[in-house]
Amino acid sequence: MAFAALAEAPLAPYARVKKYLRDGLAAGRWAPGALMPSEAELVAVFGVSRMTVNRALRELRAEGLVDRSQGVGTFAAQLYRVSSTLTIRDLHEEIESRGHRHHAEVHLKRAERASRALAERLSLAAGAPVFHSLIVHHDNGIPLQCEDRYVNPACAPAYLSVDFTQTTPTHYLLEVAPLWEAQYTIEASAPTGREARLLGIGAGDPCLVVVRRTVSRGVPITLARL
Amino acid sequence: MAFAALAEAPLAPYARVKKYLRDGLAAGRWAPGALMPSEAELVAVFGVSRMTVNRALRELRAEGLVDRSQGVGTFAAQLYRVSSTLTIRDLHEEIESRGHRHHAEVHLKRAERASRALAERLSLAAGAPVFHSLIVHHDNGIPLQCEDRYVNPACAPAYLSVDFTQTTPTHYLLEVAPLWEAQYTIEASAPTGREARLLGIGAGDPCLVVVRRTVSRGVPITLARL
DNA sequence: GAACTTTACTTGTCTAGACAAGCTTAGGCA
DNA sequence: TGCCTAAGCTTGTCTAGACAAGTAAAGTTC
Repeated sequence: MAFAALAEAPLAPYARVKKYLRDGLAAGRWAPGALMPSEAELVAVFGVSRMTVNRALRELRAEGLVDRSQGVGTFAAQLYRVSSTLTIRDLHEEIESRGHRHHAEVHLKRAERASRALAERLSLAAGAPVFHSLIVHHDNGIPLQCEDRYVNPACAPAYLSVDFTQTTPTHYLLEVAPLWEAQYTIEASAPTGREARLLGIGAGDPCLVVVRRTVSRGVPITLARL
Repeated sequence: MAFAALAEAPLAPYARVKKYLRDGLAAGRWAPGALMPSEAELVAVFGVSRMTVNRALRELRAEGLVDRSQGVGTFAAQLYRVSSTLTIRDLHEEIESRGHRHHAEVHLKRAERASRALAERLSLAAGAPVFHSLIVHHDNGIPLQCEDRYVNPACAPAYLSVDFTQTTPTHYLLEVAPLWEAQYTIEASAPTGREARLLGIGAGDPCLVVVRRTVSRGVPITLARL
């Protein structure tokens, strides 16, 4: 019986509607950008109330599978955006969990005035003070990661007084301000001269750069190049 | 007037409830793991119907801010999980958009039998056939990225017949199967000997490795080391 | 033909009530 | 004491109807 229950859960009505639409999208029933059935049509087809259909569509929109617009209709999304789940792992824990030894070198820890480009990305006024830290993380003595981070002072006033050889910025910031959202851009490119020197590699050597923009309560907190 | 409208949108009731709870979480009103107000209590406080409160809580759960369990209650989440938005960018478009020239070298393109570890990650039987490709991407002639990819044949039967000097695997797979979900693990480590040779770097040079596991319709598709 | 108005259709949201199902606890019974 | 039951809480879901607001197309007037 437990087996039968597992094999065929009765699936709630809103879930049935979602599944129908999701499967249809997967099967190419609606090309990207194409008009999909209206709520009223789905109500008629499935014999459920509009709230139920609305919930299914609302969740599909939250998942990025459909676009909706009031007065117009529901459209199949351009499926090039992917919502992914990413677990933030603290580099310190990461390295220790592999049985290696981690230590950090702090190369820079000070307040600066934000350039225009930086201020814009942090939603600050140009010239406003920002905290800037540059830390190199070592794994068993080998330089592994260069962490170039700008922090919004409003969110972490005591940032400059933290000893980053003992605590990683990620760990500290997680304590001070719960992370609400993070945007990642991953690209391969050459390191800057300084970064190359700190990591002990050639200036022309390719390297992956992860730019992380962290937003908490609608306020951008950090901009980090890893 | 347009200014006033922008400055103070009247905020729908469900959004007011969400904001109250979100702000409370941000302010530490409920410690992680603590019991939060029940739907009935929020109904009384806000003077709205239960469906409205329920929607607010359901969305907060979807955002990972609260945990709910039937019969027990709603609890403030442990905020170490972060749901992030990540835009998948095709490397080809990425490079071209910078005005550089992209070309790819195909070093491997064949069917193999899956090892036990690989089969497990792709939800296949050990020894089942998988497609394996190894492609080096160049930016203006400089080797930039080594793409070591395993693909589930059930999802892309024609994978081996695609000319990857013309189309990137990412682009092809986006056409064949819309991506539903992707899991990333980013870590810095040393490249394998072969990878070092292909990228023209030293074997000991540190490098960022992105392992991407792509799942479409519940079926794992690819495992890529970038 | 051009500009305006009406109408129909769409999504966005809320309500009041209902039933189901899961968990905890107090009470009763052996 | 130990076990069972039932009450009372919680969340999960659905319904039928309602009003608001945005869009587009059809119709009307100049």
